[in-house]
Amino acid sequence: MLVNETKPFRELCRENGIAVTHQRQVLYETMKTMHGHPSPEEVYARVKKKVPAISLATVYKNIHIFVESGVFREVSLHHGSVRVEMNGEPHHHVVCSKCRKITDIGEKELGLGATRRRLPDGFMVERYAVDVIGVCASCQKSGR
Amino acid sequence: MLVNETKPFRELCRENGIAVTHQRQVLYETMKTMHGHPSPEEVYARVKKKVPAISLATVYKNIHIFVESGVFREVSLHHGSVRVEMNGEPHHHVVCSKCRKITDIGEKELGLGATRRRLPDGFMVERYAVDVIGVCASCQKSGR
DNA sequence: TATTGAACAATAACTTTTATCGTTTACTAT
DNA sequence: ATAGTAAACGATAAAAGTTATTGTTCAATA
Repeated sequence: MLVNETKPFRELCRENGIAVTHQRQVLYETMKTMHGHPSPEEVYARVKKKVPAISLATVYKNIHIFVESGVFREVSLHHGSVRVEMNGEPHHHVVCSKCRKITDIGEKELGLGATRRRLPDGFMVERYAVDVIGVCASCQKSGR
Repeated sequence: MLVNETKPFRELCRENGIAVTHQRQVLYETMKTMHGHPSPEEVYARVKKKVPAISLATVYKNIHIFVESGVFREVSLHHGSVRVEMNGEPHHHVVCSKCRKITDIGEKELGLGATRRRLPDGFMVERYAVDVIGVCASCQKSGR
């Protein structure tokens, strides 16, 4: 039955305390069918076919809402401006999911197991970069 | 001797086939003294104290040149626009350092060793995100 | 069904980065 | 040392990505 198909989304909205709107629903369903790692613009282009009057700002706002409520995830916490690496030693990064602060952690300190094993099809592996993602002490205190 | 202090930089430029300019040298030396993960704007602000007439475009262009020649490294290949994760399964990413294409690789396929061990000071770890960085098959062919 | 706050579309503003262009500077070969 | 040439520079416009603003419409609740 068609009525049932919209049920999970209604629940999702209820759980997160957000309104069930047509735009939001189409956006959600569209994104669920997209593969890979689409940008907001790509999502916008796709959704526009179903809701031609939708605004790009609406796409951005709802992507934020979805990410905040954990429905979708960002591929990386590093997007934004370029950052240059000053630490020449082999190391990885500890990234706070709240404030996005990046701290270095040495390769040895991380204690990364034997990872350098399997190569994806035809891909020439140069190195591994590990992000340890979580909440930094400061953000834990401030309860953000 | 002061003369010698500039020698390594001259060599560096020669190796990379780029001209030795005052701006470029100050930029390089300034960046070497900076800690953390500065943005181009931050580098610009710092360099401006020594070369007030420098242009932000020059900073950007030289950061690119330094990154391309491997003098410095980018903290992440993910900067730029937001990307949304459509794959709900636990997985990591294979990233091409040339075209920046992102492909998923399953947690099991990656064969990540026992990593979940040490917590950095007060940091609450939520998850690990691993980037396998290298050159994809397509970029190897095109020789970029 | 009326009320009220949330969400919407349109668009301006802002941030980050790149491109353009005329001028200056560094490199190479005289 | 100097002239010619290509690279680099500064200034600034433009592009790309994102957020903020504002007036209007719509969904949730009573």
